[in-house]
Amino acid sequence: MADSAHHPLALEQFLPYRLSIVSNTISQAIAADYQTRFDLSMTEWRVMAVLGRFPDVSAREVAERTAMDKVAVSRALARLVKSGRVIRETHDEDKRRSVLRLSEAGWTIHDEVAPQARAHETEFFAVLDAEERAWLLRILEKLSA
Amino acid sequence: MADSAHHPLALEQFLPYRLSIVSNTISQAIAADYQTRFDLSMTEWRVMAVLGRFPDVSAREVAERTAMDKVAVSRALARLVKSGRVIRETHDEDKRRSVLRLSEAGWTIHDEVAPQARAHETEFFAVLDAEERAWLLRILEKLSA
DNA sequence: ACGTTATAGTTTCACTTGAAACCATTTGCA
DNA sequence: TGCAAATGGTTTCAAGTGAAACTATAACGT
Repeated sequence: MADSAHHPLALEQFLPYRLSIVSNTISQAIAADYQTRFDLSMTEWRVMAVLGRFPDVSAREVAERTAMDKVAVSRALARLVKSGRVIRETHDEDKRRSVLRLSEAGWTIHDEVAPQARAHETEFFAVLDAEERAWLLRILEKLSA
Repeated sequence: MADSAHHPLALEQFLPYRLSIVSNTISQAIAADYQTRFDLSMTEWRVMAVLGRFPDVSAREVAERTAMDKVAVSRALARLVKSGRVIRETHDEDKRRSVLRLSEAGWTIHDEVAPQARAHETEFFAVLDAEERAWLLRILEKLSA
């Protein structure tokens, strides 16, 4: 069969693929920091970030806000509670639900990691000018819908 | 400790996070297709796409072009060779290297999946107008550097 | 030529992950 | 009330993953 009969996919120009490369590269670079410094996985950090912003939510709500599945959240929480970074209580009116918030130790880590994450964000997107950043925001907005 | 002392990260506005959500959503939607129809993992498909475009390369070059690590490539290739979708020979002048290409069966699958992948790409990015797509390309280009 | 170093690729091991099954509690409704 | 369905969360199981060790071959420097 002649090659000319085929239409190979130009992976290197394929948008979903390029998006995933860029995204993974950036995420991993950021994660590398707190993974080694705080023995904190990316999923754990995401959970902590949500709890920093929305204290006293349930595990389900954490899952929703992180776009992670509930199994991942359950495991991240188990580790975070065990290491004393998150406090888990039971909801007064619904004993199935947990009520989650950062402990003092959790806040300490949060307050070190959050500015670093923001600094990384700034650094990565510094190659873009203001106009490009604005477009990127707008584009991500549309793609998420 | 008063909450006002902290500066929680607004995950939902954090660019690396939003990028990863969009990227994963798109990749998984595309993968869902060929996973069930052809029992083909995303890594396997990526390897096949590279071999469609660059026949007779080595495993190392596949790894480079897919941005996957060599272990993942090795395993994907093992499965693809076993299922008769990829032909593996040994390089004439360097017996360490393999020389890889799609078999007839491999091409058949390739020629079904590739247009579907392109269709998905078109569909996803249809929410963007031409100007936005141009910006996105340019932005990804810069972020990859 | 010969030993060191580098490279291609595979295997092993410990860890992560998601789907499905599961348990406990609550809700909806006959 | 009482029982089926829904919900919050955890556990189990099978598969996927990367780092490091390993095998085989080639390249390099003396």
